[in-house]
Amino acid sequence: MPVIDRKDLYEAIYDIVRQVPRGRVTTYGHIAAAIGMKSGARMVGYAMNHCHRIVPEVPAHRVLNRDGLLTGKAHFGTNDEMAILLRNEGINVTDDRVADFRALLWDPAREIGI
DNA sequence: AAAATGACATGAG
DNA sequence: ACTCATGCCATTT
Repeated sequence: MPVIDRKDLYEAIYDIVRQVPRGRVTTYGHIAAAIGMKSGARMVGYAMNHCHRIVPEVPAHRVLNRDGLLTGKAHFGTNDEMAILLRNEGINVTDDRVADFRALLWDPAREIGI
């Protein structure tokens, strides 16, 4: 992975999230690691905050924190929107947490970064 | 221009 | 196992 500029950093993040397969999830830390951890996991989350303005739509509901917790659920339309989206993909969500999150985890560095 | 904020992660106590 | 403290850096007030 070459050096990433700020603008490309956002694009890289969105691109990675878009490549997350349906029914799988990833974490901020893994995405941050995939881009070289230049900005840190926080910037990944910050980029997600702006994901509403970009297109195509980014499946932000597939991005969780390291605990598999739906941290960004509050930023969706309704409080349970994120959980519903995940359930719609065959993921069991319980108490704002993804069941078998470890098994469903999709590591971008392993798929594209390597 | 400076300070505060944030969809996190990691390490130490 | 749980809580507190620190690093990270762009965006906003």
